[in-house]
Amino acid sequence: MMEGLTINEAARTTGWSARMLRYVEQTGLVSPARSASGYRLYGPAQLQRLRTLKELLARFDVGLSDVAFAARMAENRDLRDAVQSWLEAEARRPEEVGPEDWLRFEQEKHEKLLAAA
Amino acid sequence: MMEGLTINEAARTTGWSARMLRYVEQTGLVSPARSASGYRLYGPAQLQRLRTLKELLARFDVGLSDVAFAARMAENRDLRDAVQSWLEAEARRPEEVGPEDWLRFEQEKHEKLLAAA
DNA sequence: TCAACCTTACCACGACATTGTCAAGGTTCT
DNA sequence: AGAACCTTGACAATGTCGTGGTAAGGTTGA
Repeated sequence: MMEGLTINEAARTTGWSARMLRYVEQTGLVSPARSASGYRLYGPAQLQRLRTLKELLARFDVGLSDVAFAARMAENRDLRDAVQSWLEAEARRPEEVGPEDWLRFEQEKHEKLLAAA
Repeated sequence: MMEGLTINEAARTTGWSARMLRYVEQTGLVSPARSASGYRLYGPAQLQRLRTLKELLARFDVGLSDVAFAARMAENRDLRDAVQSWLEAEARRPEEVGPEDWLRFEQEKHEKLLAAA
């Protein structure tokens, strides 16, 4: 009846511990289906995502919380725009405009981005 | 001689504590210039960035480490591409292609992205 | 029925994030 | 010179992250 692997089976084939699979689910990054009685059921897509997630974390030495934040930015346009525009200000060269105009420009831009409720 | 505000002056006009201004600098998000004798000198641009950063953190309840990670993604193309493609897999509907093709597609995509040293 | 699973809910621990404060010593300004 | 700054470095308290356990109880399959 099982439409996918149970948590310990999934753990064995992905390299995560069962404990961490529950934790990953808690972060919202990989959520398996559930059987009628509440058992977690990992399908091929979830298993693949778990494997590549593990690779991603190890390869760039990032944390689950980092990827979770990236996911939050991907879902929330306001957050993404606010963060990106804040970061862009850093790269921009003040020489492109007069220092005064530059500051006013930045100020107005952020006021707009942060103003909306 | 001071080409900008010293740390306590900057603290007063931005709402951060002097302690936190040093910490923010440590995260690499806002780095003031230095006087010949090593004093931190905050110019108008830095002050504005500090104010908007504070707004950003409070408004979306994110941490400095989150913004620091966003900065890292903005700077590192490999990291950005790897994270984004991992996240995109979540949104994609397996119905667009057959389940088999879908899985193979995902597998190959991530192999490529994670393969490069 | 009973072993072998599964669930949620806790406790714990080390590492890191966020702040504050304090000490020892250099700089600035009057 | 001396008050009022600044610097780095360190210790500390609290909180979250990542991870492993353990306990009490439900599910499954031989």
